[in-house]
Amino acid sequence: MIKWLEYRNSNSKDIVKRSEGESVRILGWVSSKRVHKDKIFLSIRDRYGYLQIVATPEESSDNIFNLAKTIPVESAIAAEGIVKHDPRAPNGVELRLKDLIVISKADIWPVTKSALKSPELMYDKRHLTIRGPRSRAILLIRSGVIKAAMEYFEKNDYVLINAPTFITSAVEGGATLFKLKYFDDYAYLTQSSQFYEEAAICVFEKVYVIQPSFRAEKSRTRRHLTEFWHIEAEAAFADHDDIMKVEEELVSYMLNYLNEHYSGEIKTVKKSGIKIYEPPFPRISYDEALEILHSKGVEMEWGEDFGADEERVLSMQFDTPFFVYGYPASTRSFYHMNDPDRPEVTLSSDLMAPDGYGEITSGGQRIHDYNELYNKIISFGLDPSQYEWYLEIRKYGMPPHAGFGLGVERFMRWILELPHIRDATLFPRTPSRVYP
RNA sequence: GCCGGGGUAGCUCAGAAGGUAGAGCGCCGGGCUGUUAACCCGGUGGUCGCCGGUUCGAGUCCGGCCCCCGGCGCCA
Repeated sequence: MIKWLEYRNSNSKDIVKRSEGESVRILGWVSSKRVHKDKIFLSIRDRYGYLQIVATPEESSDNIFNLAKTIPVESAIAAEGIVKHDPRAPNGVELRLKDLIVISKADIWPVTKSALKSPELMYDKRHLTIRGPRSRAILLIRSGVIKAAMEYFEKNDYVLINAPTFITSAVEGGATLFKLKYFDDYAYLTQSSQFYEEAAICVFEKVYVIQPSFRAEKSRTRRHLTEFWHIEAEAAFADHDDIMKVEEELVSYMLNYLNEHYSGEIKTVKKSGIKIYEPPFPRISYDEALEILHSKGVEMEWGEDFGADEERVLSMQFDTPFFVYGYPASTRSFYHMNDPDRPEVTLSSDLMAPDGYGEITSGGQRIHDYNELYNKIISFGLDPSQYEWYLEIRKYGMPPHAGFGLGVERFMRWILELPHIRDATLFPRTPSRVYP
């Protein structure tokens, strides 16, 4: 057995710094191939990117030249060659092939030029199509999104916690939970870690989670997944204004982080790059939003929630992300705290992306008083016994607190202007897809 | 759940008026100036989503069903 990691002494990134004529060994996959009579171009992909290998009859033996000619794309290979700096090569540098070893030969690659136009095929073969340059770039950026969020929270003394996936009661209230067998009983998949965060803030003050949430909504749109990654945070002693500041700082921090560390990948996905927004973001009240809509001829009564059309009209008024706050209590879940100065509205807000990309975050101040929460559960027609532990936290020193949730894939779809939210995930889950 | 669009070669699609199907890409063979999802020539390739009906004859007309895509509702 050959120790491949010891065989390798360079890669697609390192080779740029190597001097002309040096002999190096690399590992990777043949991402594409162009065969001429006396010249073969192989594009090799490794962890760091792409590298061109050129084979000619003069520099390679007949066996190696023929191997390069016939090797199927996406075969895993080891190659040795001479470094040549050449402006005609994609990165200004290439490898003149001396030796080629097929570590694992590939079958005929099923992803053809026209297959790229077939979303269904692309996602049926997602285990293969993720190797494409665009998917590769998006998924690298995704790892940057998670890293940026963690870095922001760690710098601000938040504690990372992990919440359960199996739960027994709904955060939002009902029909959108996935139900599954749990031994002799039933359990559900979580749709938010918020309640668990609220328990945890009484020991850590500030907590965050980054994990999947599940929604059993048959939403046939380009901004819904049944399984999405949720960045959620909760802070004790914080009020609604405090948490909006956290949200805009986080979003801005992530944008700057990505711009700094992932500019190459971003360019692959979106030539113009991402836009950077600095806090504070504009804030408009629900009432002001309603006025704007009325002035644009949208018919809507106070107390109704905004639909997709309304959100679109609103977002046209801004070229930055913006908050809409002060939603009527009837439009928000039971745990939202009502404004003491104006009980018909809640201390809550949504952060909307510009250009019609929709809600990016949703948050607000939670009810910390036991009786207030109990009465609101009743008034929403819900059963307090379903929320026993959640209520009980309020009996043991629950301070005012606030929190929010951000959808990772929605955030990515917005900043990268992806045509569909599934493009932001490795293996998307939608109402019609749980495979592969 | 509601509304709209669509299922024809491995893939993307064309096929108004019923007469057992075409192109491009892929694949195979050959050619080829440093190619970037290379290009050129030739070849290969289809129970026209499924079931039933009308008809001498159905991809094309009628009925039922299944699946996919998008929008809405709901939300991140």
